[in-house]
Amino acid sequence: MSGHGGAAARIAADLRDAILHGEYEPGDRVRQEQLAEHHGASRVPVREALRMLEAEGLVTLVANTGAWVSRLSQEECDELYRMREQIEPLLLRYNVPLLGAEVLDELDELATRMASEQEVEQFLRDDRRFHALSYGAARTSVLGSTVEQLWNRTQHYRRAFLRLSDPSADRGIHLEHRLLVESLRRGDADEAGAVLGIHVRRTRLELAKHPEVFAAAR
Amino acid sequence: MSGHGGAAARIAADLRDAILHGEYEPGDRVRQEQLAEHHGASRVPVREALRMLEAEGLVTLVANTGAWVSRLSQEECDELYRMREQIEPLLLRYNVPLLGAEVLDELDELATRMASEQEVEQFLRDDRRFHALSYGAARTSVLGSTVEQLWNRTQHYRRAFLRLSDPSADRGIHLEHRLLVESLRRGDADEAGAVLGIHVRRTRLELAKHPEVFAAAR
DNA sequence: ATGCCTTAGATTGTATACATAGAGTGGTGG
DNA sequence: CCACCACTCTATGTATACAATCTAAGGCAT
Repeated sequence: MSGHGGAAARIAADLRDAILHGEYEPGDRVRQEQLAEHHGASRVPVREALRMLEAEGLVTLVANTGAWVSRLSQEECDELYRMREQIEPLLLRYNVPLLGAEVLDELDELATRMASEQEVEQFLRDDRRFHALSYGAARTSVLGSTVEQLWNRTQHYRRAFLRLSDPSADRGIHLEHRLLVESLRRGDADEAGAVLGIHVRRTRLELAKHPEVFAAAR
Repeated sequence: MSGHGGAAARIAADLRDAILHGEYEPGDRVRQEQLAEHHGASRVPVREALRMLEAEGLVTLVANTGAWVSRLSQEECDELYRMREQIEPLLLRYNVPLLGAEVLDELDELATRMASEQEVEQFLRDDRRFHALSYGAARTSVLGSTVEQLWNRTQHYRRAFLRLSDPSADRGIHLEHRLLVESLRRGDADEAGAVLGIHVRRTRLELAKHPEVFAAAR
């Protein structure tokens, strides 16, 4: 059965999306046979998909025992945010000269919409699109994929944090988004990088105020 | 056949070491059956190992076609070094308070030995051990494993660069190592981080002077 | 001679079958 | 009542067999 070439990649992509969309939670067990059946495939490509997601940090495999959706301690999440703080301004600088008028306009739109967004899921999508857009379409670079992985690994905890309160409540976030777009419009890479660094840093500190997000359930 | 649980992990570790030791070069093809036979296993765990190394950036897989040892363009290598420049000082800061007298002494030893080392392979080992040691034994942190992957992906090009000239020729490297150890001895995290950043940056610039290292052979 | 199509070989991709280690269960002795 | 052990069952790990795809060589027409 199965179409052409790449069941493993397809399963990995689906499982990755499912985890990022919150259909799984950290600590949830991932059973090979169940996944295989769900995709109409055997366990062989499922195992390959799990190895891929393991290397991305989304899944944790224990030999002869099983696979679980990765859980982060507060310290690990903090580390990931510190990495983002160092790396994302670097990526942004690469893309400042490449930003066109249409992209800048969409960034404006997204910033405006987020400022009054109530729904967590929509906010998550918009925020992610906002930053991804600012990093350009250059998905090929090793830097871009590293940043994407940092976002993926912390996605669940961002969602859990946002659920604690109204996403539009924190005015600082929206102010920073505005400042960022403005710097980008002027093509000021230094200032844009600085604002972004502050933005990520503040997010990290806000997250640190809510250790209950990292409480081990089940 | 095969012992207990973990042929895939063992094969991945072996292949990773082989690539890092230079037994393979970027662009070399990796055949599944050949690897399987070499390890007395079937192709199933081999494929899992390849997926793992693919996610680490050491191997490039093309569907229905094959696997090759990853090759970096000069631009990609430059990106990886810029990431190192941002991230490694961060990791170092984590470990400054944890450094004991024995470790500092070994760092001194390594710095001394490297300053007069002629052999490329020995220099590579010592340099890597020097920095890994300064980052402490904390292999568990997500930051530590990220840094390790950055080193792994650029290892081949470091070797190729060193082969162009006497490793002990560049006095700047050894001076920076000395300065680093001295800062660490004083427990001055800020200065140590700054020196390390400069160290990585200078290495990147030196590497940029030798584009022939990235010339696509075969 | 050159370019394209056909075909044979090799290599990858996946399903199935079997081997093996873990987790839980019931029973027994203390 | 609790700790411990044998056993069963479930899920994982791997080898084998088969299907699909890519590559390269050779023939044919232009």
